[in-house]
Amino acid sequence: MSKEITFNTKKYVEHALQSLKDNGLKITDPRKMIVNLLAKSEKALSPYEMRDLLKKQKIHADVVTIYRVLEVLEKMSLAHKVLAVNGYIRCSTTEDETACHHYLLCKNCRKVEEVEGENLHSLQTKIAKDYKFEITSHYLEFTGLCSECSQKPKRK
Amino acid sequence: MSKEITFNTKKYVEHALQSLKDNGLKITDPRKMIVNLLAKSEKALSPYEMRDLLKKQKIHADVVTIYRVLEVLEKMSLAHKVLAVNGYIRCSTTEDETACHHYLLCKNCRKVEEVEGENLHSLQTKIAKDYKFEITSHYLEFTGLCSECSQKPKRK
DNA sequence: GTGTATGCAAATGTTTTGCACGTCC
DNA sequence: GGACGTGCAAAACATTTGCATACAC
Repeated sequence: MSKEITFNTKKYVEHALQSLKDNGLKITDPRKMIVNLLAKSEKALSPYEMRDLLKKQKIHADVVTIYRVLEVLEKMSLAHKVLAVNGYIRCSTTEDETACHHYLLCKNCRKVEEVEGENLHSLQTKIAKDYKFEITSHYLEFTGLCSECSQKPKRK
Repeated sequence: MSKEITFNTKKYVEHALQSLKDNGLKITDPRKMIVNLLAKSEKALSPYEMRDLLKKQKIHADVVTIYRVLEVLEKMSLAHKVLAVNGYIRCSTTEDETACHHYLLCKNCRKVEEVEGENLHSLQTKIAKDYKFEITSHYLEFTGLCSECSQKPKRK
């Protein structure tokens, strides 16, 4: 049974910073800022959008730096690149490491929801067997309209 | 039960050209060339790779044109953009229009196999209900090693 | 103090747009 | 002949790399 993943902003930020420390990486201002942006955003943000959001807060961060920070966060499963759009969304900090997460992308408001993965294990096993294909990862995105936008699809 | 999708090159080319005609589009050299490339390739090809492959055959095609042709083919479900890599693969010409197809991307040889979709209907229905999310399309890619590459993973 | 991370500059790569010309039907 | 498609130029956008400096630890 899938259930809503409730996201705890504070917990995410703490978890992210701790993860950086645990991996011997430094807690720098750009890293803190980007973690905070991801924590607060419901939408996938591109590196340039992040820079612009920071600029509004009178904070300067170079796009190159943002790219590099996101690369680090992605490796640590703290950020997820949404392929269908050019943007990153935070990963939920779940206890269950084996759970696979999937994404719902609203094509109207660009909000990205992460859903507890109905697991695809049986499908993966079948594919591995039928096609002799060794699956190392999978990527599943659903595109459509979120609950808010499907109620008022005409509005922006 | 998933089964191997056997791909018929000739049938694909015929189907593609007929589809162009049926939609009132012209059969031009660049369109023919790209349809042929897609028909023959097991790997996802980027617009630039296509241009280079054509160049080897002493055929000049502008990258801009290739982009535009691919846009048309994608709309007609003749080509599929593989998001995980910058490339396009042909779509199989299946009789069953309702079947959803998924892709296996080999990270070693970059081959893309299309698999008969174990349908995700039950999963989609559940998500629609649980999240009140109106799904219009989905995107599923598996990454891993194809049968050949998993046998000799060290080689290129 | 040391090594990592950042900022800047610039190269590289990708995609889109406008417009004049060519060609398919 | 007319509309659609292509090629070229160039703009716009996205990503990567090298290197000198700054700063977290």
